[in-house]
Amino acid sequence: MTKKERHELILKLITEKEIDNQQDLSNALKKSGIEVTQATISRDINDLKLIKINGIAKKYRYSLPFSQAIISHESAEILSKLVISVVTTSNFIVIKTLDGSANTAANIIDDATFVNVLGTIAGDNTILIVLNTKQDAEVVCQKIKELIKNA
Amino acid sequence: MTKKERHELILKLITEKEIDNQQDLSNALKKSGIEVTQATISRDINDLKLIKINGIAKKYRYSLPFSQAIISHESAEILSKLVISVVTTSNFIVIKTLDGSANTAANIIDDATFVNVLGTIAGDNTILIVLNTKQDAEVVCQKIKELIKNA
DNA sequence: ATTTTTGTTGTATAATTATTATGAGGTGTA
DNA sequence: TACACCTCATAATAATTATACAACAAAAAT
Repeated sequence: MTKKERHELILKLITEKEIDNQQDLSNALKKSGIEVTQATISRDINDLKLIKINGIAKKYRYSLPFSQAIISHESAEILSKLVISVVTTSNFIVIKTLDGSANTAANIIDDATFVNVLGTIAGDNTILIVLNTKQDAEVVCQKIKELIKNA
Repeated sequence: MTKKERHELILKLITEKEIDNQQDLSNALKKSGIEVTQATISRDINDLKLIKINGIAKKYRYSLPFSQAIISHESAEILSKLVISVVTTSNFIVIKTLDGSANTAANIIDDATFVNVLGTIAGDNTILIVLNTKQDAEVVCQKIKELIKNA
């Protein structure tokens, strides 16, 4: 196991789960077969420049600073082809996609790790994204539109 | 507002929500129109002999030092393994599950027949439960959490 | 083939931050 | 007055994170 691999796994873990302290992260790594101490995690966090942001269920969560949020050009391109419309209503975003593509699009959007997203549900040609507040919905909606526009 | 009333409200709040610190509790009380400082809460907690137990979404939560187990141990056990988080927003409950497990979890929850549930939609790793009111959502959310907790 | 340098880690613990408890003083009421 | 109860300020405690130091391994230099 190299440090690089560990770093990658850390990034994966913190985007998949709300992890709010280094011991939890150490435990999560352990489940993936990588065993290091909190001290090492502390250094990793520092290397990766991770920050703590507000979580949904938890008070905090580790995260990449938003500027580094990850979505590949390729993904954005696919997204732009699949998505027909993006609208908000109260604390929801409703996205219409090509028939049968809602899931693909939803996965791409999920991977973009918008931190305020409570949950995402994809049907056949519709995605419903649930957020905490109307404001969150508007912000995230805008971000999604930008992703598509810049693809 | 009497101290007794406040104590009762505190008990109500801590059973409905996962509250993990005194400031949060103070804030929650404020929303109900009762404004006291953390210092007072500290004394209330002491009066009520509340304890901190493990939460589901959060690391801790305040609780009465007893716990009433309610439903099918087997189902609850499965549920507890599948569910990652349970949160409410307006009149919805959003449940995150392990990938691919949303349907299984949704079925178990459906079987628990919460009377106020309007409908349940399961995606791949997210369940959306729609209820009549925000209050219903909070109550049912709490019940689901209890199911899991007591597993 | 040794020796030196460099980088990485764990242990132990220091530093920091978050949370809770409490002393002192004020207000209202019997 | 005596008492209950509160806030403010801050002390005490607990949780979390960072780091000094020693050990080790691998790469580089001699």
